Amino acid sequence: MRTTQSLIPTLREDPGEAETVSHRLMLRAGMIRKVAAGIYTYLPLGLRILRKIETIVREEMNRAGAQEVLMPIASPAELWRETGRWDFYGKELVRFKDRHERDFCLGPTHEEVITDLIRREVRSYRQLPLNCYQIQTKFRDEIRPRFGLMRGREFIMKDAYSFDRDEAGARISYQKMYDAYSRIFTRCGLTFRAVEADTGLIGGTSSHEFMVLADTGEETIVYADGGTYAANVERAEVAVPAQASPEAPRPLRKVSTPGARSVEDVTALLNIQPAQLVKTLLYQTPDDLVAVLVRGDHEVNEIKVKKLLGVTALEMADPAKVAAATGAPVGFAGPVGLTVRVIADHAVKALRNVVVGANEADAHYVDANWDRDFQIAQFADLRNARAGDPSPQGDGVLRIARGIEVGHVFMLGTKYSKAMNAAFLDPDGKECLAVMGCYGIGVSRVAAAAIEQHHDAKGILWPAPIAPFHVHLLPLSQSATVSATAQTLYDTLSQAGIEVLWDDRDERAGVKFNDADLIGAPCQVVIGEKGLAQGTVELKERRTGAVKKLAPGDVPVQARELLGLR
RNA sequence: CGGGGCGUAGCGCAGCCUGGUAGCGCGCCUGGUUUGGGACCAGGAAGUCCCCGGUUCGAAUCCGGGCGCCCCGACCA
Repeated sequence: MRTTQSLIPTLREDPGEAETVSHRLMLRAGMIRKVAAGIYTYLPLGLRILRKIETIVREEMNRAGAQEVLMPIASPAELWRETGRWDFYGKELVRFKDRHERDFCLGPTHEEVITDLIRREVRSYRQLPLNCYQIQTKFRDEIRPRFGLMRGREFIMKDAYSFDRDEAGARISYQKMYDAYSRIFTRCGLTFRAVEADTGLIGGTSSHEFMVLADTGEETIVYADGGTYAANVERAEVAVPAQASPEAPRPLRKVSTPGARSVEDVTALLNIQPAQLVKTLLYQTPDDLVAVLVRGDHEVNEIKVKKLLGVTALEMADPAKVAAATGAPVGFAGPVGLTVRVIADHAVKALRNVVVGANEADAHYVDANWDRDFQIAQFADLRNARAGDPSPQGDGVLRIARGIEVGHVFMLGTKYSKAMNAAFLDPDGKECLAVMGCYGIGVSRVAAAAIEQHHDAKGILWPAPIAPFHVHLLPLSQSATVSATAQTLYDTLSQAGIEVLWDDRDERAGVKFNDADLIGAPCQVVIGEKGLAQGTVELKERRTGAVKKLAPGDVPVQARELLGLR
C-alpha cells in the first residue's frame, strides 16, 4: 500500500486526551480516532491490526472445533427477562425501545441469544457437543471508559459458547478453549498468564482469565513463586493462619484518640503496628447493615464478602447509616457493643489484645479480645491476598503482578440452559439440560495490550503476526533510480507474501523515519542514493535497530527470515 | 455517582485574574532553496473562543445554568 493513497494521519505531538502508551501511540500513528467517550473509528492501519488478530482467533477457534456464526447486536428484552439479567445487568446494558415501544438492548454478551438458538435447534444428544463463536462489536455502557481501546464502551469481541451433554463433556470443551486461547495469545506475540478468576455478571461455576502481563494493567494478579498457583486478586484465596497469638488477654481499656479516624492516625497516636488494630467496616446489603472486621494492614475483598453473605449488591454504608448504627462519626466504629451482624476475616481470630473503634467520637478501645469483649457471627476469608502470603496450594509465597484481561473462559454449568430451558433428549429418551461454557476474547483490547507490552520511546514494536504491515519501505528521495528500486522492491516483496507499506511521500528522511518508527512495522527497508551507488539498500529491524546492507534482490529472503516467515 | 482538571484554527497551547484589535508553535496551500533522523525563506487560507441565558456601551474574559472530554475513586465479561 502506498502512503500517498492511504489515510494514515500521524500526529507529531501527543494528543491531550491520551495518557496511556497504547492510547497515545494508536492516536499518533493514525490508527484510531475518537467519536465519543469510549467509542472509536478504526482507520485503515487500526483495522488491519484487528483483522490480523481476528484471523489468528478464527484459525485457532476453527482448529478447536468451534463454528463461526454471527448474532445480532440488538436483542429483545424478553430473552433477557428469561434469565433475569434484564433487571440484574444494570446501567451497563444499553436499552432502547423500537417504534412499537418494545424493549430492546445492545448486546454486551450473548448467552441469551445463543441459548435461544440452541434450544430451538438442538433436540437430541446426537447434536452435541456444539461450540459456536462470533466476532462482533459489543456495547457496554461502562461507568468509566478509559485508556482508548483498553476499556471502550464499544469494542470488538470474540465470544464463543459451548453446549455439552454433561459436565464431563463441558470440561473437555472448556479445556479445548483454554488450550486454544493459549495458542492464540502466543501467536499474537504476547507474554500472558492464565489465572483463576471471579465469574462476575456472567456467572457460572469457575473461570480463568488470560492476563497480558503489563505494569499498566488494570487487574491485579497474584501468583505463587514456587509453583503454578495464579489468580486474580478478586478471587485469590488466603490460607487460614496457623495459630492464635499466645498472648494472655489484658483488661479492656478505652483511650482518647481525638481526630484519629484512619489506621495511620490511630497507629501513629498509640504507637502500635497496623497489624495490632482491627478495622471495622460497615457495609449496606440489600437487606441490612453488616460489619466486616479485618486486620489494620489488610484490605477487605468485597467479592468474598458478597459471596459469604449471598448478596449481589454491597456498598460501604454512608455516614448517616454509620452514625445510626454506631453512634459515632465514620472512623470510630468498632465491634464492642455493636448490634449489627459482625463477620471477620480469619486473621482477626488469631489476634489478642487489639485496638478497635469505641463507637464514640474520638475514642478507641485497646486490648479488646473477640471472644470476651465482642462476638463474631462468622469467621471467613474476607481479605485480599498480599505479596508474601503463603500460597493456598502450598507452592511457595504469593507475589503480585499487574495484568490486562484479554480473555476469559467460563464453565457456566446449566445456569442459562436451565433458565431458558435449553434441553435435549439423551439416549434413554430422558430430557437433559445442556451444560454450557462461554469464552471471550477482547479483540480490540488485544491490540492495545500488545502495544503496552511492545513499544519504545519512538513508537510501537509490533509482533510480526499482528503488525499492520511487515515491511515499511522508505525511499529517501524522489529520484528516478530510487523510485525505480522502490517499485521493484515493492513488487518482489509483495510477491514473496510480505505486506509492504510504501512511503512514497515527498517528505524528508527524518519525517519518514519517525513515522515508520511510530507505526512500528517490524522491518524497514531504506533506499538511499548513497547506498544505491554501492548497489545496496538497508534492511533494518525496528526492534533492535540492527541494519543490514543488502543487494535489493536479497531483500525478500532476508526480510522473510527476519519476520519469522517460512 | 463523588473528587480534580480542561473546552480558543486540523493538532498542541497562550490570552481570561485586571472586559475593548483573537494570538503562538506544528500542520495545511502557493513559490523558491534544500534533501540519510521531524529543513529554510517568502507569501497565504483557516476561528459559532463548547452551548444557552444574564451583567455591560462592549464578553473568549465577569455571573448563572447546561453539555462534552480527560484524570483519580467507586464500578466492571
